[in-house]
Amino acid sequence: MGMNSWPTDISEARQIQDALSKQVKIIPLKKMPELIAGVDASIDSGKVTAVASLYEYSGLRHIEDAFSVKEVRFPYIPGFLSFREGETVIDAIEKLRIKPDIILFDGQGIAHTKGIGIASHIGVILDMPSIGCAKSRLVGRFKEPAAEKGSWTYLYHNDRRVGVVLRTRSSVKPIFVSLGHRVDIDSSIKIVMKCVYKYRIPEPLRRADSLSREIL
DNA sequence: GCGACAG
DNA sequence: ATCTTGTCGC
Repeated sequence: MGMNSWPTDISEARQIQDALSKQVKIIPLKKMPELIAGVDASIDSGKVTAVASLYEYSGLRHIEDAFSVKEVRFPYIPGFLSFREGETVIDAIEKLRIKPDIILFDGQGIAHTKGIGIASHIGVILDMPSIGCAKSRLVGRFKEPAAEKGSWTYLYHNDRRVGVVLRTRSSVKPIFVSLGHRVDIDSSIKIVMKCVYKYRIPEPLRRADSLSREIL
């Protein structure tokens, strides 16, 4: 799995990003998902705790949760987040008894310096459709979206549309939705909005986030 | 050299 | 990410 693909230093991490970035595929999502998972991680005293929460897409019904705890092996460096949480996040996803059709990540997809943020990185490794949902910007240019819920503007980076800045709640700071792997922008917007109940962050990610701290 | 900088 | 109470606004 991730034996030769988990680096200890930055130069090694860069090589992995260069290799994996070529494998990211931005193509139309084949079918709307029936099952969707949100994954997030928390850090505490040298440990990474990752949680994967599975939901039924239509109706947003919770189905199951899985988690994993591992030693921190990499520091947090902007642009290299996946090397800090990736290993644990993958383990949590693989512990789900039922496999999701698509995964939501707390971070960027291709809206990344090297075009391979955590959503794209893990999407490629697992070869599964994925979407990045970050609370703030890493790279890219954009116009502020209108104040109404559902409004969005494109996020551009290197003359490419890498995602959108999406207002999930009226008059509340927008989130940065970016293409992960095997998805397109229209599907990403539709899927993320469908997962929003009454808060800014999509439910699968909110649950994974709160559970990951609870497990600490 | 300076500022920016997912979690 | 994490440290942390009350408080302003819809």
